[in-house]
Amino acid sequence: MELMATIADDLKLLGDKTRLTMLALLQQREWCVCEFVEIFNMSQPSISQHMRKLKTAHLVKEDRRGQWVYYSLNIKDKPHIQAVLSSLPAPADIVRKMGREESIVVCDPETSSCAL
Amino acid sequence: MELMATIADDLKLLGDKTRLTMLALLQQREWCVCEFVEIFNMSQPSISQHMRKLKTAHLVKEDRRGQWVYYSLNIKDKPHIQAVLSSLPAPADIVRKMGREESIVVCDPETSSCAL
DNA sequence: TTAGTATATAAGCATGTACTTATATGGAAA
DNA sequence: TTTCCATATAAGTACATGCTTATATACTAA
Repeated sequence: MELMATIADDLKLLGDKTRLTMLALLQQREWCVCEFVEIFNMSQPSISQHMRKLKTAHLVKEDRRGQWVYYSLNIKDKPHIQAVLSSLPAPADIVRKMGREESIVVCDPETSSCAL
Repeated sequence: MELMATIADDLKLLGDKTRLTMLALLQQREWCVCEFVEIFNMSQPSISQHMRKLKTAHLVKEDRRGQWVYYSLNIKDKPHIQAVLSSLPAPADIVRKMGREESIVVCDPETSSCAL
């Protein structure tokens, strides 16, 4: 039953508060690394390493646009992950409770800056 | 958002092949430790330690009857766990693939033996 | 090219995990 | 009681995890 092992490995990735929240937020829209750094109030390498794990497990897709890398969900073929994410609070509610009333991070191609 | 942390901690427990399978099997019926020892082909302390984690997280209840301890699911108030378990293969299919065609472990109060 | 920004990777460290073996506890039978 | 069986706990160990700091890479703009 290596299927159970595969599912367990996926769930292990969701067994971290940061990654679980990331996936929850990605249900709403794509996010770039600099936004996650801001909203999670964590170091950039830490965020980057979490995203690498999610990407390696094929739970997210990455899309580089200019100097920014945007991540989006990639769980169409993973009902167990969908099941978990569906049972979580709505992304907007999570964002609301994460310190900022709303995400006001801007990755602006005009000014080429990622700032509040 | 400590709710997310709580859910993540629950999911962390499901992020282990053995515990995930245990919970999947417990959907079908209650199981005693000696049955798990047989079907998982693992040491008794290892099984016992997994059950303690599940019990500490209130994901299972224990019921001692004679010298045996039976465990059953306790996730009525945990929709995220229910969501995961619902997405898994049926318990009978899991058992079928675990080496024995069916569980023929017997915890027999008459002979007071737990054997095949 | 050079400088600046965004992201990724590497290495180190503290902590957590899942097993092992050995031993303790709890209950049933003699 | 003593013995046996089922289960729990303790201690040790190998490995995994999540962070940190430092550095490398990728891209943009001047």
